[in-house]
Amino acid sequence: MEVTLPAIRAFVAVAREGSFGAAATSLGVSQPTVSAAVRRLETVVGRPLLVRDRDGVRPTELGRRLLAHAVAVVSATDDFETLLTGETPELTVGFMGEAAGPLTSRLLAVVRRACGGEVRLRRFDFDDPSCGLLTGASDLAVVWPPLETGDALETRPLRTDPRAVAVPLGDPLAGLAAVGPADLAGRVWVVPRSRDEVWRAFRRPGAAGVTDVAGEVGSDAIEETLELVAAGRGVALLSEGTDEHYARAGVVFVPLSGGQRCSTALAWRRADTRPVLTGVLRALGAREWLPE
Amino acid sequence: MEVTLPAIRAFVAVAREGSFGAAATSLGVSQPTVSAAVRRLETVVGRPLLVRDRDGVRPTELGRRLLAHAVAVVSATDDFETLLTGETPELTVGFMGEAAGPLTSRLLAVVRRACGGEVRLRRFDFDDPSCGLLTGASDLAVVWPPLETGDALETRPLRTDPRAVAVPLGDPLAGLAAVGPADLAGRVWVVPRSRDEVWRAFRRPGAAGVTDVAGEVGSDAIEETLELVAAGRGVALLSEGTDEHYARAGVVFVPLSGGQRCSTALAWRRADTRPVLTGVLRALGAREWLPE
DNA sequence: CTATGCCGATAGCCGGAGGCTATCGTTGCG
DNA sequence: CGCAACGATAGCCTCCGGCTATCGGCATAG
Repeated sequence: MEVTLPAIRAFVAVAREGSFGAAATSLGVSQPTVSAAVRRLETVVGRPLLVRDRDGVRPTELGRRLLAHAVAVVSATDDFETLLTGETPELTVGFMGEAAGPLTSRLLAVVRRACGGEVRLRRFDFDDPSCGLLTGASDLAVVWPPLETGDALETRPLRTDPRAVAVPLGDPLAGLAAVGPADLAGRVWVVPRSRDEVWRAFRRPGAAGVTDVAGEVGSDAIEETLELVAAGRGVALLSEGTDEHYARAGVVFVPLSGGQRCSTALAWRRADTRPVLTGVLRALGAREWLPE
Repeated sequence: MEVTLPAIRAFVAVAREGSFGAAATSLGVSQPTVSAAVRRLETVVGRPLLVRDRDGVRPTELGRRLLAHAVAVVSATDDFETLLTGETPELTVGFMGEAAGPLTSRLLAVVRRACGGEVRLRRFDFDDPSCGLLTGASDLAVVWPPLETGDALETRPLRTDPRAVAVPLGDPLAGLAAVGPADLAGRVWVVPRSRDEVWRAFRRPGAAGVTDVAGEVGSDAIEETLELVAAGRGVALLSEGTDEHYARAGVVFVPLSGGQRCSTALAWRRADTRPVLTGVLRALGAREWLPE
């Protein structure tokens, strides 16, 4: 039994679409093919990766841990094939993190319809807050403001979530309904290594700022952050929306008091005036595609 | 015709080993299997990726461009499979760049023999000068000193190469036998984005320092650096050894006068005292395996 | 000049991955 | 109760990716 590329693709697609059928459509193959691919993968592991129950399919704890790496494989392969065949995708969409979830899949559906040509998906970690927009690695991205990019990029808000603090299971804070600066004093924090505007603002005195920080641990990706939190290495400043897609046993999200919210936004290069992009942006302007 | 994982693996192995037979051995498959895999890949592209001539196999211009991405695919897949099967590799060896060449393959052979268990290869870009040693992503690495890591890492020199400047074909400097600071005044430089100790030293007045710099362009990887140089976006400070494995049409390497050399070194965590590592280091102590 | 060996390509074979269509079992809902 | 949705199963075909055996080109040794 072998771990093959189509099987990994199928796994990622199912996790993203939340359905075997939808995954099959998005991959351009039949539904039984997707079922078989995922089953093969699960046979290799010996444990289930996806839970099929009423109301869709969700990854298991193990599946969620594997997902980020699976996306990396698919992304690297797509890159390779693009160079190999010389076909440049019409549009590349960048996402922070693994980009699994309803927002991603809905947005992609709209983009694919509006674009016509091939649309590529690319994952980015904390090391590039612009999700490849500045380097040209992507043309359109779902980013987490604020971005310190001057006026090179244009953004349009998509959604906002309450801020939350991720703490390990069993932490004294884990049971609270909400936490404030006083509760967070003397903590070690897991901090995005290369993206600390939000963090710096958080440490500023006043408002919800927490100044009593015992230490910082760097992290390059969401998954790593949650691993570190679960391991008790520190707590992290995230959003409640993160919990939806990255929920992980051993990590509890506690809302931050004070009503602070953090946003997710669409971004693109102001200088990019290609009809492809403007067309897609127009299609995305109608907000019906947004989940909820 | 499909781009499959084993085909990419075969391509990478042949490029690294410089021979179909050796690649087959290192992959644990037969030689015809490797031949067929590479041929399939070349059929997809429509152009040759590897040149077979007397004295070994070398990638073509196109092959070299694809190699870095192919390595990324293999690396991501290995990561994924490691998590999937739960088998942790005995030892992970980190390399800066694509790590194709005799040094890599010889070193790996010695490590594999001395280690016994599974040995993983992992590529790193400029964003991590320690090649994953500090984060635990690797246990042993081929790095480019100097490293600003305090005394966390121990290093052992492997080889030194003359420094050279990469300039685009057709540049006035391209024909010279050697260049000095005076020749390099007023240039735009392509600089590793996150690894500029060497660069800063280079800009210091005196010695071979060049102070008259017109601008800087950031780069995250060797391949990107050479792309930028070939495109005329700037010139880059590299080593003559780089030319051996990354030779690229459109880029000429001109030696730097003054006899400056840059070194390649083996590095590991000082705190890592596992028998696996010490055994491998002892095996690598006998220098017979070094190329040339 | 021939013999020998090295190395990659070719031929012919087989098992399994991965695709399809058709159909069944469950489950939720009108 | 019947229908629709969705995933699993069954049966079939193609081609990838592995093997062994062998051929062809090109060194180098005798």
